[in-house]
Amino acid sequence: MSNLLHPLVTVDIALFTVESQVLKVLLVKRLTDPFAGQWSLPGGVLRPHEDATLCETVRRVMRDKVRVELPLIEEVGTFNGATRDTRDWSISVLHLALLPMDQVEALVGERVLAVEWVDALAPDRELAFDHAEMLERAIAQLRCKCEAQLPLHMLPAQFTLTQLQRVCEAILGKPLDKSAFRRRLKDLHARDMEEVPGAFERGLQRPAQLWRPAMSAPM
Amino acid sequence: MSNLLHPLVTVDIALFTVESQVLKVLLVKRLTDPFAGQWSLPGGVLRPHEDATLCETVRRVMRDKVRVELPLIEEVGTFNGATRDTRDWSISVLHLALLPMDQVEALVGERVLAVEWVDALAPDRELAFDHAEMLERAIAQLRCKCEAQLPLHMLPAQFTLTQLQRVCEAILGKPLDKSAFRRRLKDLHARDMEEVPGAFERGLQRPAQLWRPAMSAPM
DNA sequence: TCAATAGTGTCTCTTAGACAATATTGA
DNA sequence: TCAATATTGTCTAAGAGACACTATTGA
Repeated sequence: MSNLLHPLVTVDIALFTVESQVLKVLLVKRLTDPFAGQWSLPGGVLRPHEDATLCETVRRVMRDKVRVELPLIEEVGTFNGATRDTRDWSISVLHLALLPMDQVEALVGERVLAVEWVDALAPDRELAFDHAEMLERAIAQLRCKCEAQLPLHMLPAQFTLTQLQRVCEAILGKPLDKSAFRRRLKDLHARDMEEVPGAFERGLQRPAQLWRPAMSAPM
Repeated sequence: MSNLLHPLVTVDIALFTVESQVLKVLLVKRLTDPFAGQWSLPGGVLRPHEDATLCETVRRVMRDKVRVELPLIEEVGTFNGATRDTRDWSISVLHLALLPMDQVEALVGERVLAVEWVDALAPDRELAFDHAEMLERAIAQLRCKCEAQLPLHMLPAQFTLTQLQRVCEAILGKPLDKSAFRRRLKDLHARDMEEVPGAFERGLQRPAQLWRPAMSAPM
């Protein structure tokens, strides 16, 4: 279905979550050529009739392929050119998305096609197309955002500050100092989250205050 | 020329320079509908036969429309959707480009169509399409880059540190402290530029050392 | 009581901004 | 000499990292 005047427009999605303190990205096994049988980031073709925006394309594709509604989608950039897809001149617009860590299981269970969460910082397989570079770019943007804002959309509806810190550490790939981390929360992010009154996480130790995103959750 | 399966793919370019210590952006007067007669950022349609990448599209469009070769082009992001262009579902990929401040005159002289440099921080006219938002995004990215790197591509081949500071100030829209600025140059950008041995800018005062970008000019 | 983690306080070192001081030219 | 700008140095305040300390639970 080559079209010489108009290129192929697709979206690809780097969907991240954190599981066992490791940053994971979702991969799918391709069913069709090119690269049939290989793994790649999930993606799909823009359908101008159905999708009002590319962001809608992302929502539709992820709904259809892995039955998930995404709380946050943002654009990373385009990967384009005459040769990156053997079929045609192609433009793929890469998007970044986050999945709350307590929804990981639900997603994998509903598999319509083979999907797998892999370690995003050390993927254990080759990726189709230029998706290895895409993954790098998406991680770079995710880290950038994480240093400036907070990955609240990756956490459960209620979470402890330690949980939040662990998620940031997994994203940034390095340990953070507890005291400095909490000081930053108070200084820069007091508006973004709030204590849940009277709600505590209990364990074998001192209970931890539960928090939730405030109305204007940034990321 | 509506095409229901494939959207219209275009590029738009926010070309910046600094003139009289003011950040300027290049606008063109549209010759054709939609928005004929209105001003907008320069742009053009992807031609898959001619352009190997979208970046090539940008080069071709700017060569054809305003007879200029651009030393630096980078992607800002896409503006897309069913309704942003009245003709069709459209994707425009916005690009940021810099023109050395000593080439401003040459460009305006060669006008094939009406072009004009306007104050980028306070444009004096309405822009077609969603180009006002595009301009905002481009400025934001330019400022981000300027805080992390140096806008060397906006300067002449040789320049003084004071000139460099003035350009940064124009981009950031605020005055910078001379001492702190130079300390940052030494600390972070020692690799990006080098003194031109024995070359000085002379005036009514102490001569100023001339500098030039090093091999690996970042921006 | 102890183990374990939550939450806070303090010290130091680095960095950025403000601003002063010195240097070097032409007139 | 002075005017003008280049270039360097110093002081201070804010922020980040390291690390120690206190607090509160279950067992």
